Amino acid sequence: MDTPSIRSVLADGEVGARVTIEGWLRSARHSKGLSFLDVTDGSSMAGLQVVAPGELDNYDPEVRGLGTGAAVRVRGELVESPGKGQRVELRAQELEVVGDAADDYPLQKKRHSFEYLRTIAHLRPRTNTLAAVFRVRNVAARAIHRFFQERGFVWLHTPILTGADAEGAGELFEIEGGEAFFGRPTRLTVSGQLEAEIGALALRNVYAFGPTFRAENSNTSRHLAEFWMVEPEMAFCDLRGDTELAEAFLREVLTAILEECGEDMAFFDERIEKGVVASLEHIVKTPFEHMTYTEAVQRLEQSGEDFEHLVSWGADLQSEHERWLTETLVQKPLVVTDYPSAIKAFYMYANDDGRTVRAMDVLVPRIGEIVGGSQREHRHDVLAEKMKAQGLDLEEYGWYLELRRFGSVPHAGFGLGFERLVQFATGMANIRDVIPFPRVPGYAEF
RNA sequence: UCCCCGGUAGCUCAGCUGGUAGAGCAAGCGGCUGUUAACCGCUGGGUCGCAGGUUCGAGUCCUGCCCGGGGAGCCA
Repeated sequence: MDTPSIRSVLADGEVGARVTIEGWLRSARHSKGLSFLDVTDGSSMAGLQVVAPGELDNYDPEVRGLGTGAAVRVRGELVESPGKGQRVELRAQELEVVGDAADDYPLQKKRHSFEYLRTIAHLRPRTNTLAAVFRVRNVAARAIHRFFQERGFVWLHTPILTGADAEGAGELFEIEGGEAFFGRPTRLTVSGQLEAEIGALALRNVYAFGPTFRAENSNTSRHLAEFWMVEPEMAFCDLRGDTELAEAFLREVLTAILEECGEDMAFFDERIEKGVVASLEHIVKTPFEHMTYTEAVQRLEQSGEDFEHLVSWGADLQSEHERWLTETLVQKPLVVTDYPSAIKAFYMYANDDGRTVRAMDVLVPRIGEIVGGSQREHRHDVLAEKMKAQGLDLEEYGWYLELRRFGSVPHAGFGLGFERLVQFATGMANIRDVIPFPRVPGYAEF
């Protein structure tokens, strides 16, 4: 705990300094009377090379017998490394085996499949890739809070247990015994948006950032039953302000990842997704493309592409359509606005044309939809009519309607899937590998 | 939930038109004072996902189920 991180030793350690480090062996190479140990503590992609000479009291058999996975504490002197691949190395004067690893330690130096690593989720953070993912995830979370805090947004802690049947969108996890305990049916939240609206109409600008749950039986590389969502909500704000915030938000968080995770991003670029760094750098520099849903449909119809699903005004854009728009047509993030009201949620602000709403989706290459947002319907009577038309229980949403009777103002917000953002930034193919403990249909181990 | 592909040693995989199981890595033992996924030698290690069926004989063919992956739908 008091010893310096390997990251700091690699960055600032001076030749001749006496240091003590603690970590786990990523690999061990033994030759006669000399061992090379690649030690990592998760603080950086690169490990520190420890050179253990045969003169150590416990060299034979203890040090010589060390293998991948063992935990060690090493005291020694930093020396210039005569070998290639590292600036300095630690010449051990004392090497304590804190925790040996049994010889059936499942991680090997060679590559494992991500499918296998998921079955050993208690050990996979020790791999280069997952450790890098979790470091990037942390930097992204910090950048998100910083982005909002610097702009005066209040982090509103919206509930995880909820009585609201929010949005009527998505299957909900029912709480067993919820009715007996709370006096009404309760579920795990699918969104903090409605509660965030409460916050925005008092504190002006707020954001929710926490876990969200969907009981959808969706089995894809982009869906989780438990995921983290970022949901800002702004009062006195329209759809334009909402998209401006989303664009600034994505740009700033991706910039932070590029600047603060250089070593990890270089690894992702080389081993996971070639060109991911260049694509992020491009996105950060270039303004996003904007078009209305109606324009998008026109472009798709004129594309000459042979889509599997028919393109027609009024139907939702399919994955293949979204991918063509963002990957082929504009080749950068694309903001699509003003969708048909029939395919969007009841709370979205109705445009004067009577058939579209002020909704926006941000589409990005590889992932598709990463942000979904809208200006909210703040006109009491319009909202009540839409709720009735969609068969919603006005009693149930009494408080939501009431917000429109007491100082209602135009307001807007969006939702962003945190794991999709991490997936996009790292190039990881499966969303299950960007969250420490994935929950998907049929699987909730660890 | 639907479509397609897969499941063989601890891991990654090979195994032809059916003839009774293999490699690399890992592990164990030994060798080598400077390695970088070290290298060299030896050794151990298998209910071929599960259950039926066809056959003289099934890892291989057929049926059902389970699990995993990719795609679709739903969405973030």
